Amino acid sequence: MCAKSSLPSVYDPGQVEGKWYDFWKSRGCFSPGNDKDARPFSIVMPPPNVTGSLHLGHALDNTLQDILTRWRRMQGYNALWLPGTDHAGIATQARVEEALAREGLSKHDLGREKFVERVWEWKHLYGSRITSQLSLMGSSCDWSRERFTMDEGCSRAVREVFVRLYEKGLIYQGDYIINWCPRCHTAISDIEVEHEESDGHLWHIRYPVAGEDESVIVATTRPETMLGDSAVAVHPEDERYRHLIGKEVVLPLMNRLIPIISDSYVDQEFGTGAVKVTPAHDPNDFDMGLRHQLAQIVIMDSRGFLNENAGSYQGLERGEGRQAVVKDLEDQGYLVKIEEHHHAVGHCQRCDTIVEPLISTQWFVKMKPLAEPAIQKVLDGEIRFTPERFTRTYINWMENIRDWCISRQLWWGHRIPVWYCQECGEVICTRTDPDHCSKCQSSDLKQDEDVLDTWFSSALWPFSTMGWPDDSEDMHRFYPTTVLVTGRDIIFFWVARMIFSGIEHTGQAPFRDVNIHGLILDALGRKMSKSLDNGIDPIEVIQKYGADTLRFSMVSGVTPGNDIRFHWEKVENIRNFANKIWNASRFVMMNLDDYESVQLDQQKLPLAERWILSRLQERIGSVSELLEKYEMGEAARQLYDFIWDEFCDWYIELCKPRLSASADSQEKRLVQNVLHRVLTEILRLLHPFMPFITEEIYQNLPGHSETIMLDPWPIRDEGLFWADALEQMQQLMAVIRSIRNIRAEFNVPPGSKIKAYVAVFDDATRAVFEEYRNYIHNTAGVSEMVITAVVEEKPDQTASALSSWFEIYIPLEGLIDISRETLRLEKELLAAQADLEKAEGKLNNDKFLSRAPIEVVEKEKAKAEEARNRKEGINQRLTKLRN
RNA sequence: GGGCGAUUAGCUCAGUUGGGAGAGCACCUGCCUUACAAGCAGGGGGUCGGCGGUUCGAGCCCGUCAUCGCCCACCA
Repeated sequence: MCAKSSLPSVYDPGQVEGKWYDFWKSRGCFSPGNDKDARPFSIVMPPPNVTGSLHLGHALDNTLQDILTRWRRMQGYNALWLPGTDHAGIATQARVEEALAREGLSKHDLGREKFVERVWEWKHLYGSRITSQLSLMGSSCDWSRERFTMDEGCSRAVREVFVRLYEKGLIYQGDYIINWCPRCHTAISDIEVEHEESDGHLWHIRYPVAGEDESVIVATTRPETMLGDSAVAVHPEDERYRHLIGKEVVLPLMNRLIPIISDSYVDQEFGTGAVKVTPAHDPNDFDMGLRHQLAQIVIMDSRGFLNENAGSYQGLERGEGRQAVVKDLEDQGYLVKIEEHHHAVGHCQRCDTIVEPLISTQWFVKMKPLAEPAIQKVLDGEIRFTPERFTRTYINWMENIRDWCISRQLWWGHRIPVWYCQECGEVICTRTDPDHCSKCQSSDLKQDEDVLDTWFSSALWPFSTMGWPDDSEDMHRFYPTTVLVTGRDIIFFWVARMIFSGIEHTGQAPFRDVNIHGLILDALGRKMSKSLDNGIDPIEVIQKYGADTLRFSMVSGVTPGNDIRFHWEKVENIRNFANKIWNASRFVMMNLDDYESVQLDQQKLPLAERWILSRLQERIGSVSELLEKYEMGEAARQLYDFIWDEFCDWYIELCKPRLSASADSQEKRLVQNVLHRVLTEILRLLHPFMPFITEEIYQNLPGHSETIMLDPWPIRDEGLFWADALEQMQQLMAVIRSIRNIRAEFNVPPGSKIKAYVAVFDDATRAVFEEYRNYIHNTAGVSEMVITAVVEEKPDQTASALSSWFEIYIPLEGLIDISRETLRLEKELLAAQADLEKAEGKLNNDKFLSRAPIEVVEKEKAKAEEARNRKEGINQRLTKLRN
């Protein structure tokens, strides 16, 4: 069917990738099948930021998911990979605000409604970028089920969940200390604060005790907060201060009287042992304030400027305020000293602004009741983390979890479904928008201004996308999902929250397995980030090298859960691998002109064929097992080695002479069939990793089906496995390598054929060598070979190679250099001697003989025997040379 | 202050039930051998971070130390 020699010798992914993606999509290959008996397999894609663009981390994440999905689909599962995007509240709002700023506008100029409309426009404009990028990567996700966290269905799920939790008392509103980002202008949750170590100062400030000559010196890292102090605290057992407890100090600059209290929270060792207490601006002080009924004095506004409670400092930005406070303290003699101090400062995850702890009215989710079952399910093994070590990460975090601040002072997001009656103050939380107060019937209702944390909706993703809270068909078919694949950076943000949400609202863990992968780092091992500008666009990699190459480079040889450095050199290596496959396939196709299919398992196959088929069975087994264990990196590496080393470098080379015009026609047919069979199976095994090139080649092979994508995944066939073929081939390969080595060592010109004497001591092995002597002729450049049982004649001017079961002599008249050959043999003698000593050392150890397994002892005996024979042979040879 | 990961060839990294130290790149030698020079054949190079322990046997298991990285943490 094909004279394929016209195919170009360099694979060009740009020519084929788009074609096949459209082909699959138009045929509905990405949607799960409807086979009633087939098992379900489902993954929900971690939704990328809808207005963002994909980075290499997404490339890794999606490649892993696609590998699993394509593999299970080929195995006959009803496989669903559900794609979608996230509205990404803070990030998206910030970008639209930036765009507005370039027009000289702020969101307030537009007003809430117009602004949100504007964000939707932005979403429609950029939302398709993600899907096109995913398509370019070859992602076989079901676009007909694509979802968005703010679409109607997901929003309904959010509403339902909020109301349920509210009704159960698991959502509450209250004034607590939270993390405030003055730039994003919103509260953020604890995990959205990133602590960065930095060099700061410890200011020691003297607070005069009222009516006494004494002073108390406090130490602080944030002197400006003293304006809101409502006490000074010391440890109850601290002898230095015991007499002052109950007295008051005069707060410098503010001239307020504040009490000296005792609290065992205070560490006597740190600083001066006396701590200023600012309940409104420090979490610890907040707690202490509650214990001692202290005033909560908020001194800062939402933009981080000092407010009316800061007295004369009102209007200063917090940094300026600090300078002013320090200067005045110094001028007025209250500043005792300034120490260098290294400590961690909280920064906003989104914008890196220093976070301000302050008291604010916010909504929270009560975590303890949700966390307990979420821990238990994991402990019970109903959810399994791979790699296993992430279980502990998860459990530790869950056990120490604090209530989740879910309200955000943003406009883009799910609005909190709570209304306040302006008449009677009733708080109303319902599934449908209320039009009157349930208590006083007033229609003067006002909805809460805040929106929910983006992660609140992401937490519901595995079931909100499946139609929940309806009793939908997809919920029945695909929930709980099979596996969640994601980076270890969002275990807390997302994985943990999906787990407790799934359990709470559906009664089931949302997935069976959690497969955690590492992060993609740059070549220097740094995290890719915008500020470093070291990010690499996966599309750039695709344009230069193709999607298959990108995918395979992301996963091959990667250890589960560990970070991966990105190197263009590796990408090039994989590109070469793709080209290798391409050319090997070209070779196969060029030799299938007169291809006729035969039943392989009913043939007497030559050794090379039995060998490659056996190796193929082993690979089918191991790759399948590795995928079961989510070890995609090792699976990819094994395929690489098998295809390049064994299929290309050995098997195809052994095929060549047997495909020529002069070859035996029956053997040729068998070779053609095995080539076709092995290549087809290789393509199937490789398809989940490299979908495009495998389809392109497959479609050019005789006897192909509609698409390789829906072909069955190979299963190990014992009828095509011969253990003895593996051993026999290994022996032939060893001899071939030895002869090649001698040729290279003595610079035998590549074109010149040589004569070889091969003594094979074992009768059965010798028979194999006789039968397949042409393998040696063809691959080692041997024109004449004498195979014997013992070494008979030992011609002069020969090079030799020796082992326990064979000896090779190669006459090299004129090429041989006695001194050089002597040197070479002496080196080998040393190696033989070392091997012998090592083996004998073990065998002389009684404990080894008595305690090691019998097969290990036997193996060691064989090694000793082998080394002894080899040594003896080399010695004889050397003696002869020296005479 | 806790926890986790890493430490293997010049570089980047594999090595999963403890019994042979490996790959890619780089390097050296020879080859445009009719699938592929993005290739082929051959070669050099590592006391598997240090020390101790378990074991007949440790890159792999245990302890400890060192260096690097990451995560968590309310000592002002």
